[in-house]
Amino acid sequence: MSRRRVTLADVARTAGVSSTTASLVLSGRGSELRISTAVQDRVRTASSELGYRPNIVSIGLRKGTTRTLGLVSDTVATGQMAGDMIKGAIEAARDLGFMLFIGETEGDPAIESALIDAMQDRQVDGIILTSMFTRTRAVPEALERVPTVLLNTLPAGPTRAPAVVPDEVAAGRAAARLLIDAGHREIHLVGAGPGPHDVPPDTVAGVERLAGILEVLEAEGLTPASGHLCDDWAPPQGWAATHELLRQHARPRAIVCFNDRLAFGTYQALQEAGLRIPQDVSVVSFDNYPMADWLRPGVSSFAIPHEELGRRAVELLIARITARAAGTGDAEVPAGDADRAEPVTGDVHRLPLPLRARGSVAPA
Amino acid sequence: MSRRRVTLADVARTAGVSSTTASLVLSGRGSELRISTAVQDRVRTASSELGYRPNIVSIGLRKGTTRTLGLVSDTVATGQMAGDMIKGAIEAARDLGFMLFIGETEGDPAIESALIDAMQDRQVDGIILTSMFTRTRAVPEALERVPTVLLNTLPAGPTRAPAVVPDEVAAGRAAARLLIDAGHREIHLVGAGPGPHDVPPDTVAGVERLAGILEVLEAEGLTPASGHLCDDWAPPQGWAATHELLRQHARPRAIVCFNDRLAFGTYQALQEAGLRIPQDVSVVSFDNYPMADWLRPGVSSFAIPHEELGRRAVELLIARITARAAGTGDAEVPAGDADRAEPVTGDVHRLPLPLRARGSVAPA
DNA sequence: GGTCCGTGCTAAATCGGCTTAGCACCACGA
DNA sequence: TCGTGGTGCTAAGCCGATTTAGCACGGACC
Repeated sequence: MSRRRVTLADVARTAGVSSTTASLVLSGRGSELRISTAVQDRVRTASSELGYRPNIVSIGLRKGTTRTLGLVSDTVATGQMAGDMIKGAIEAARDLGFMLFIGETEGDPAIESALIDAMQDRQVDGIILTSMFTRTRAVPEALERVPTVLLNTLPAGPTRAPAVVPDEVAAGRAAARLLIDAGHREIHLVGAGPGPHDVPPDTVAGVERLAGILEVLEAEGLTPASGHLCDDWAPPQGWAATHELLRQHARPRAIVCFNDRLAFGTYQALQEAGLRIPQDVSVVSFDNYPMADWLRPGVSSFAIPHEELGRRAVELLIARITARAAGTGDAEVPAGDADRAEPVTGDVHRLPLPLRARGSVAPA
Repeated sequence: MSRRRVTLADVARTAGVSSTTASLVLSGRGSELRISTAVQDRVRTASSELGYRPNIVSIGLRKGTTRTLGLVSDTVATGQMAGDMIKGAIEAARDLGFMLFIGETEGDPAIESALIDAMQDRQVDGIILTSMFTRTRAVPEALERVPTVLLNTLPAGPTRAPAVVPDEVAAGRAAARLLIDAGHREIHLVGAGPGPHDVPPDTVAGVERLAGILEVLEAEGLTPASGHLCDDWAPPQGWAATHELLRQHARPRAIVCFNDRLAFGTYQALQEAGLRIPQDVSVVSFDNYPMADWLRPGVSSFAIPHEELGRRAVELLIARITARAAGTGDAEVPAGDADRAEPVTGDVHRLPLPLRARGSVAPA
């Protein structure tokens, strides 16, 4: 058993033809170029008998394409989100015959730039720039020359890269609508509000969820019964905010928590106060962390479609790559000065957050 | 601004030398091969002025090495584990100048084999085979010819690949020891036990944690006060098992939960029964999920060192790769028949699970 | 004057596939 | 007999680096 890989030359030799012929046959251009069926069969037989697989590195050198994508993330370890988003990306890539490099920058621009270089050195066909919490950022110069897609990230300036993000405004609207449709008119907010600017810094999710909620309330002629800005959206803050809420309003009837971890704290505080969910208080939340299912009763939560986000980003990216390869892509800067920077702002794809209804909401 | 990458030939032309010379200088063999310092300076200046970066694809073709590793996982989305383990792997790879392909098989052998092929096609220098929960499995034939490391996985048969796994037996011992040292003699188990074979199928963690616990109890002349095998280690099962436990023993004093999700259920059941932690009952657990910190009081939990596991696997793999490249590696099958399958079982590296002490354990 | 040697650099092959240009052969018509 | 054109296949260059083999030059020595 040979240690060496089987090369095209081996196949050609076995089939008794030149490697040119073997290449043509195996790339499906045999008939087009009038290679006889007898020879085509010989080549294909030899190829499968030897277990030939083309060396993608070689193709990469010749054609400049490697069927490989790079995913640059700020951090990989933030909760479930990361895993699911990356899972979606990996699956989509695999389905389309691509492999995925994953890199993380820890938020350090120097690492980011080194990472992008390292990926370019390996001739990736495109790059996904992602963040583990939705945010706005500038797209590095180096990426304007490569097919790029932003994932869970909005561009700070003009760029040709499209973005894929969760539709948080719609989710905010839906959350408010859910409680209002259940007959609630007095709605408390835990995590942000009551004013439209009362949000933790740099959280797109905070701004947009709040905007959606306020929009619906306003349409009903309402304002939040109370709002409690939390600097961090974790259980202790949820507990403290709810505790404070209960001090001001002894009997709240409906609470929107800005994420499930806050809701966890809210549950603890409500339980300690002897209030039952949902009989006394309805609670709705966002993110749909696994935890949402573990609480009793489970929290009705709007699920960030992580996997779908990752998948969409890869599909978009590969579509751009193939379009570019076909010459119809946006890479074809209209004849003339190739330097005429013409950064059309890329599309923004917003994916819905479906409601995972559990038992935490009851009619007023 | 040119669209094309800067190549070695560009550097050579700018410096007025041959590309051979440029290559020698930049690879640090200039002095060794008596290139004058003047020329060396010219080359280096040209290189940095042009922003030259070697094309790794080309190097891959020529040398067969790509400074790239592949990580093949059964699934990426299982909880926090995946993220942290992959994070550790990615960081270690980056620190050592490697990039990482990530692929997931969903447990399908066909996908697994396709994935390994796809990585080999891209000339990866080595492969990490990993599972998101510790388990035992056979190593695919195809991997015996590539530097391979098993991560969170034990080999079912003989193989030359080393394995990196958490030291669950030691953690089991430590958990039992923790309670005994606090004065407890009556210890209940939630998740597995009381007999050494009462574990969910295919869980290495279950078998080993239990073995460690029983070993220490036995040394003290004890057996578990009770044991409750759960088919799935999730909160509802933890709740049910604890409920059952309370039916049999009204006032348990110490419980070992086999993971934090079970502990979550145990907390709920104990609270419902009006028992306080740790005043009435001490609880200790494993995994150190983020949740362990959110419960009140936090659960003292033995942390699986995910990040460290991932990091170690990469470091081991790269060490093997460089050893092999240097000719001192195990790849050098002793002269003679290269086929003499000589599968020395690789080393098993067991990493400790440090205790994250919180407030859930009190003296008896 | 010719040979030998050390110095300092380069030509050319190589890795494995794709791709352009073109060759050898045969049949047919003038 | 000689083109002419179609058929079926191949030689050779290329991608961008590494690496082997060796060239040109000048000085020392016999």
